Amino acid sequence: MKLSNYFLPTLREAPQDADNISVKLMFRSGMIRKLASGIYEWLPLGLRVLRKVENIVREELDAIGGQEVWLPVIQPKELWMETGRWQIYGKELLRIKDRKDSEFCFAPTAEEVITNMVRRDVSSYRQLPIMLYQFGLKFRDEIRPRFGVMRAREFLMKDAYSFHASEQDCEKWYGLVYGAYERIFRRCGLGFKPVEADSGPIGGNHSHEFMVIANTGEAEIALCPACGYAANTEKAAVAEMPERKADPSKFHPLTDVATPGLYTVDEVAKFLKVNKKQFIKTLFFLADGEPVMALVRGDHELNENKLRRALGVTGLEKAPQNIYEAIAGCPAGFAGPVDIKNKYVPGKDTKPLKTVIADYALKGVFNGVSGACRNDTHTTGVNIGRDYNPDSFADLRVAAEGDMCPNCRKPFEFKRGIEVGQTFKLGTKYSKSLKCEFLDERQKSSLMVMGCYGIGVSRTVAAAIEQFHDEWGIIWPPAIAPFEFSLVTIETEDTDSMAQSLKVYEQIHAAGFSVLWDERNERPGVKFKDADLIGLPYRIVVSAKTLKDGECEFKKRAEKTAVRWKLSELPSKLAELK
RNA sequence: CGGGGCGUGGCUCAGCUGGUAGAGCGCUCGCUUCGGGUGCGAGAGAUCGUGGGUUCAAAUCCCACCGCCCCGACCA
Repeated sequence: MKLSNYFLPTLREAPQDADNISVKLMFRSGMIRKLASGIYEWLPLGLRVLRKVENIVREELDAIGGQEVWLPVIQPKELWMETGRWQIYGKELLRIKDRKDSEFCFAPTAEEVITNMVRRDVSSYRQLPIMLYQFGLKFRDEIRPRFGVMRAREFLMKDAYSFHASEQDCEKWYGLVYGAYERIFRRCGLGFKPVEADSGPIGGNHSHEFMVIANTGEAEIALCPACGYAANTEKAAVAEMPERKADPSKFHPLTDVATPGLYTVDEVAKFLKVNKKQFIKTLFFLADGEPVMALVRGDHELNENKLRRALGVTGLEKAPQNIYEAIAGCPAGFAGPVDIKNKYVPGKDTKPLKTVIADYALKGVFNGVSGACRNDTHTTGVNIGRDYNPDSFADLRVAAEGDMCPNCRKPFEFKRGIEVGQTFKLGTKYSKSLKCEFLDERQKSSLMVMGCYGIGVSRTVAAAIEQFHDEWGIIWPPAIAPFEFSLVTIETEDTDSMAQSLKVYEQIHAAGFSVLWDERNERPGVKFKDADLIGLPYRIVVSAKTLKDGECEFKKRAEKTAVRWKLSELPSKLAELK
């Protein structure tokens, strides 16, 4: 490809609203442009990368027996009503009406459509297992899109769905996909880590996320250096702390202290000069509509997924202010566990407290501080057993610095990652609501067991840049680079230079590489800056300086210095690179 | 949805206490230069987000709306 007529509008400066490194570089290198919040145009250079990633994904999924399909992006309401997700999905689901006022949504994912397709045309165990996948545009009306294509509203996702006659078969297939995913990201040249994940609202019971390790990642990962356990901190189980013995002789009496206007643990801790670890953080939730009280240590963060699991409920939301008032008789910042069950004052739309559940760590908090259930007041000298007794204990907190691996009790290490893929075992969640059944060899009808597997293709592109760049621009891993070679001709007015460059251009092609030839009539500095910005893995410079010795210059983007290559040896040098 | 900020050529931004628009980059043309965003000159390009109000006069002040961004809540 010749650059002089290639649609590649590079920018010296990034747009002001570009909020992280990869977006800035994608804008500057002319890969993308923004049309609206969270909605991007992909220019030729960007699209080439997207296609490279897509092809790697396609090859690896085909290799394990996946079959590519193409599913509608506009999907009818009726299907989504069948699974109940028309309601559950909330505002993230973009809904539209056609001219007849029929309702549709823009696909955020495709379980409904694919399961519908399979239930219609697959009816025998002989047709199973089967895995169908597609590369499809997805739209999720994110509350706050950010980080460019990393968290866009419209994005390209590969979604795959497998259907099985048994749980065991699904399990086996899950392993195949897991292996394919490892090969995909390895081939893309990315540093990544598969971690245990929470399955979230998609449902199911087992899930992994594939994380590209990068400091700017949105997800936090807990890693055990000893046994290799790795999990999203949203999911990571933590070992129960060694229990400290209670010594009632050292218990202080309950004492109320005035803490006017101080709502947060941070504020009160600072005010009372007490370590946050001594605090009992009190939170109310509505679990399937009933109020529950959850307690975590002041320096810990409550993990709603863990709480949901511990309570065995499906619906969980933060309780509104009136629940705090009814149960604790005070605003949210001043609620506490002491004598809580006797404080209920029935009000409109409120129910009494159903249960009190506490994180394990509270077993070790003595002479603690909590809200006093009175406005502008906290209580000190709060002791478990004497002053309050949770109905149950569970692992409720987000894994944090100091927490230990549940397997080997070694402290976790923490890293950040960008989630580029996720695998789920769905079980029969969707086959049940959509009645996707098959007949076994004894004519018995059963629900298919499903797995589903996603890769954020556009996000993977951004993640690669996030991981591989320097102060000058992108440094593409060769496998996903938009072109492999950058060919720069210095003296474009000179016929000999151009003739030699054309020859080099053709030889690079002949060796099986793609090449972007910068033959613009620009100053060398401009071309080098653009070449560094675009970040193609290999660069050849043809100039009068080296041409007189029958040589050109070769440099890898990631390396500092260039070497000289005899033009006569070019074909063999190129062959060595392959 | 709460809090904050911003909308001025393609990009980055200036324009104070009102007098109907500027710079740099980019683009076009000419000369110059030619191994790390040359230098000089000449141009093209903006109903100052939209609507309303105040005023003799609004990019500037006021109101509403729209859009965008940041922090938080939310999140395959």
